[in-house]
Amino acid sequence: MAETTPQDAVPLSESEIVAARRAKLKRFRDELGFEPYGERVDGLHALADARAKFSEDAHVAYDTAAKQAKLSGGTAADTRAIVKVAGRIVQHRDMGKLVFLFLRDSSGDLQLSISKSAIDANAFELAKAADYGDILVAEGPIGRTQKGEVCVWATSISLATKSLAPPPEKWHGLSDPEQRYRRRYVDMYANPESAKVFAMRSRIVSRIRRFMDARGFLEVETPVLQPMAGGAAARPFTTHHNTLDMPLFMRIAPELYLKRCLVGGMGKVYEINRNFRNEGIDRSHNPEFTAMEVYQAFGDYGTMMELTESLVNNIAVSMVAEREAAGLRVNADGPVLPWGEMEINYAMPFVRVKFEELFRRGVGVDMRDFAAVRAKARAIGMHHEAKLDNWLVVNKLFEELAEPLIDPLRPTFVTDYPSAISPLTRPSRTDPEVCERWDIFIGGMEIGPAYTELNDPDIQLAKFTEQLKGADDEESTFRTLDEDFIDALRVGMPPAGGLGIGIDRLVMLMTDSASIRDVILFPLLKSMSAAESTKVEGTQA
RNA sequence: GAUUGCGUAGCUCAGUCGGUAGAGCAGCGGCCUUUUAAGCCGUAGGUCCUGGGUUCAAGUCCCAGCGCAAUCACCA
Repeated sequence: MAETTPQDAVPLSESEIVAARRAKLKRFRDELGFEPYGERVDGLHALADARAKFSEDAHVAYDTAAKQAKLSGGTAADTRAIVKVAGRIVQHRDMGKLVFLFLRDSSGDLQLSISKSAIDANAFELAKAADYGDILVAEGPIGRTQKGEVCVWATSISLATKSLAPPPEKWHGLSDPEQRYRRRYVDMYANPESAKVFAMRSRIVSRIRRFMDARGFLEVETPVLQPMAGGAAARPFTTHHNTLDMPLFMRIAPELYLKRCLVGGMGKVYEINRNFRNEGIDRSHNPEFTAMEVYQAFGDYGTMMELTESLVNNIAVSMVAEREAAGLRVNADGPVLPWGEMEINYAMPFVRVKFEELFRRGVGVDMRDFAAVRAKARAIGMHHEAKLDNWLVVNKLFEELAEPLIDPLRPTFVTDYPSAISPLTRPSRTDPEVCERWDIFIGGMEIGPAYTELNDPDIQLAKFTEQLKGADDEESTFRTLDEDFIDALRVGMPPAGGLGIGIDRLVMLMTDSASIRDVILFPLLKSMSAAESTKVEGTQA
């Protein structure tokens, strides 16, 4: 136990519900002989597996035999499968000498039927008194009830864990989003669809790894604690190492380390990386988020485009298969997944459109005709247009008038951004005003960019230096020149393609989740503890 | 950061014109060997987010704050 905490300082006034549960815990232990916090159990069947062992023939044969046995006084032959299961109680109905309850595990729900005549007296008392939320272990034949519900007819039960906390409502579950995020452990058992999203996320990440591994990429792990937070333009979290007495930053991107791997000779690397950005929070931004960065020596942004298209298509196809296996409606037209009101079609090839072309369609003028561009900007009433650089006006117009033209229902690569708004990207050899970069948009969200990476150390140094000049005082505290990275480039990095994909956002799309908080197990919320400890102090004073 | 909405029993939610707090589930007690969201009967349960204000009277109106959500902005 920890030393005195604010919570210990004042006795917690437990609700009547908790008091009743504690009383039951004591009764189970002292009167009925069931240890409320049990031990290892071997040979368990998942509830879905147990259900699958149900045989109507065996059930009918036993039922008939049991009726005859009752008349003749003999014993009924029983060929029903015996299963051992465990799960959390999510429904409980006490019918007197017969108790029905539903157990839930990660595979689903299964009814447990406990007949007073089939089990010892203490176990029957346990079944009657068990609470919503308790975890039970039960053994018995798998059969069904008169109403047709497949169930385990328990011949023995024991308590695995007594739950003391008041449970959520058994039909509506936990629906307040704040409670679902703060008490995810309750959300996950009370709302099975929530738990399903996280299981799907796990399978998606596995599939991404298999895909990358099959293509010969090495998964590597690079520093999260960095002396300089580089590789992206974002505010980092700061921390400190005591023994080294050294300021450190949580990484905002693994890019500069992964490129060092290329210098070292790893030709194809990726990292599924947690990044930390000290910025705003909304439906598609969490302060810590997972991305995958990929670098391939001797590739370019086109290589990354093919890879991304195959990967996203592959995941989408597997999700369609999952939906089909789960009995959900699937679209015969191909890999189509619902996302909110949308139906997104992940069929290859994805849409490819050049920035310049989309600009012309959306804005109606040539992006290189700055007079026309500025006239258009004034025409739509853009603020401070005169103060902005030509290319910044282009960028603003693009965001306002061209991006909305991207079909949210089709994954779309927007390619060849203007060099002026992508300072760290390699200009195209044939047309230096644009650069070898694309962004992929799906469902109106930006999922990630890719680049033909810059590997000329002199140009890289010049661009870094230029970027530092633009930094204000606050920025300069975390924007420092990574000289070691420049040294690495001087050693020589092969030409390469690089890619970053937002895994959380991809999972949102694949699982039909509206908010990034629905695909992050424990999203960051404002702490309640500050307010509570203030309250405690106030009470004591 | 701005705007809007929400915050009432453990959970899900009502609460009229400002008149002093309601339901269902969960809980507790009783009955019952076939329930399926909730078997039947009974019973108990409240910091109405917090703090001020207006009023004879505030869950309700006003102000400030806290938390959550949505939209926008910012950031990518």
